Amino acid sequence: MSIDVRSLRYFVAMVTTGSISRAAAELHIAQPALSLHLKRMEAELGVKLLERSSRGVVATAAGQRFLAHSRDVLEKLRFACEDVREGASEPVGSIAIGMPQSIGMALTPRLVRDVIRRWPRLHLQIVETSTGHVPSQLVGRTIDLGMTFLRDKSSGLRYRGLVEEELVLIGPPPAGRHKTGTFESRNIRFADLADIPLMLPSSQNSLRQVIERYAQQAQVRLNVLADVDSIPQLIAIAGDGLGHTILSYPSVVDALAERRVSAVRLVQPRPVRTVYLCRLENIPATSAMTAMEALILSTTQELVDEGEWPGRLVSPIRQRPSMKAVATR
Amino acid sequence: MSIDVRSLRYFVAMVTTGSISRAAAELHIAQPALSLHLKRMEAELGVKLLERSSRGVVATAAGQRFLAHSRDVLEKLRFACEDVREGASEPVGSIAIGMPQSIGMALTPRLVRDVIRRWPRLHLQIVETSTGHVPSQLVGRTIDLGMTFLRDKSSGLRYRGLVEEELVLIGPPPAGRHKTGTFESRNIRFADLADIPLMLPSSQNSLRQVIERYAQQAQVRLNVLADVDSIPQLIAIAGDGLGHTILSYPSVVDALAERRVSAVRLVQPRPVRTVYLCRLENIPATSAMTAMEALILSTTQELVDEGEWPGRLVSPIRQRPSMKAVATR
DNA sequence: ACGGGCCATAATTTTTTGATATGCCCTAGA
DNA sequence: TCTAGGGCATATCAAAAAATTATGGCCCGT
Repeated sequence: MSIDVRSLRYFVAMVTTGSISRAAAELHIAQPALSLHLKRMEAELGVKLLERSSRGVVATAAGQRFLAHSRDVLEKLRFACEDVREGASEPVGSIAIGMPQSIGMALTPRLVRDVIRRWPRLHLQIVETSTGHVPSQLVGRTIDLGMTFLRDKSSGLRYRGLVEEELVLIGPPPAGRHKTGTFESRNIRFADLADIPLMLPSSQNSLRQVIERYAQQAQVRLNVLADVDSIPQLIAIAGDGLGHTILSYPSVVDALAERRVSAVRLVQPRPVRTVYLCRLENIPATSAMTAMEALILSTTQELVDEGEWPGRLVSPIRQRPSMKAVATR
Repeated sequence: MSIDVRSLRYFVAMVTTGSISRAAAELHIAQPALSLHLKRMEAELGVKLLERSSRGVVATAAGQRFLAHSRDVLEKLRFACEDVREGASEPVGSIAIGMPQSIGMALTPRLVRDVIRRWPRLHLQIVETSTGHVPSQLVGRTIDLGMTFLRDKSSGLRYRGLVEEELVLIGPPPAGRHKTGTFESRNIRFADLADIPLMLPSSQNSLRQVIERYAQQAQVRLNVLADVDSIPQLIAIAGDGLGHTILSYPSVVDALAERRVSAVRLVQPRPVRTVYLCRLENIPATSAMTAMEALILSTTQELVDEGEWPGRLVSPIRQRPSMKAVATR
């Protein structure tokens, strides 16, 4: 039954060399063997794959298509073996992770440290990117894993919630002698934002999209004075009292501690943005991907537990022996 | 050398049945044969794939990963054969095409007609969708081909320009006795749009994005009174003299002919939006996809030549014997 | 017309794959 | 604890598949 990888390899060679004999020479086997393989495949498929002539062979339309498929299958198979072979346990190769600067600040150092320590043969590549680009970069295979703030449903991506970050209203620093790094005592209802002039990231930015979604939900029309696509600048602007802004709490803890700004908690609803770890579904995860996913999950938990990443863990990561599940034996 | 599809099949059976003997029974072969296959694969990969016990076998971590890869490869191979087998030429199976309503109006009837006539066994599925969703639907494999107006670079998609449609300024119908269906005699420079109150689709809409890009390029700040996400409503609004709007010329030819609106040509720059035919790259095109691509291309050319689709062909389709290249023999 | 390159077919050998028989180990149950 | 049964491993042998060698026919260019 069914066609064999060997036949595929042979077929590719026949097409690329444009001749059965030459392919035979290249493959170090006899020419009739190839003729037979070809014949069998054609019989199996019920299609003529190669047009024979006295000057060699050329692919028919079906043959051309089958060539593309063949290469695809061979590539997949090669990759499958490569991914599983080797030190049996140790993730190797390289893996690219797309992250926004804000998250990378906390996460990257630990990831790099742990990868170097545990999987020295894995090349880690951190791609600093806007979360908006993550889906297309995943699709384009520029990155293997990425962080986003929005789930784009029905897009062939698999999301895993990591952390919920609170969104807070940022304004000029407190006048009095507040404790640093805390919220103002009063809260503001989301609906009351209508009265407050805001500076926000532009609607390209997914933070803005999250905010707009809450605004819609609360039926508020936000009073946005200007679009500013830079978190540090937004903080500076808010600090100068030129307007308020809305940012995730982790983005402003430093500025808050240094009393450059003040923060007010928003309620009804209490807005959060969720950080998702994201990868292509439909393709089997490689060893490196599985390992990195687990590492990112556990590192996230560490950071949250230590208070380095002020947020709420989305799914309390079930404490399997963490890496052991990934590293065979 | 290298692992064989047969081994993959056997491996999948062993994992899914959780037992070599049971897999053997299921596959109608003897148990030792499977043991040997497994042994060879493990030797080849240098990894233990299955943990043997007196109660059967379970996949190791590496085995689980290899299982995913195996299924993937088998699936790809099955698909490859299916795509090429059969009547040798005739595209079969089903194919889904994502199209915005505006383009579908002209294109769909002919596509359906031609597909039924030439490839009766091909099931054509037209998915009416906003072009903004096309990329994610392609990635999610909801559709196989789609139309868009924007190339999202670096996203793993392959674009092919079809038609450039002119963007025109739409206003209330002409007072006098103009010839119907033509442009006003005067033109308007893009920069002068600043003075004209506009109704445009919201920035979700890719038409809006195209327009904004031109505005940015011409350094104009558009005076947008309202966002209206419906072409017919925009036409109605513009016709009532409540404001001008900018639409692609093909969207308004009917309204123009019926004198419900007037159109003014924009210049400096002369704005166009390009209609792209789009599919996933990285995966081999199936027979049906190649055939449909060719059909869409030639139908587009027909429509443009006949004036049914008022626009400029992007790449004058090189006139290979059209369908012949697709249908073997 | 002829020589050379190229593919197809046939007969034969080699390699691979599967089957049968059997042994070992682990576990469950008496 | 001893034993029976289920489950995997190994060895040997048989069958099937693949490759080789040998040969023939076709087409093209000289």
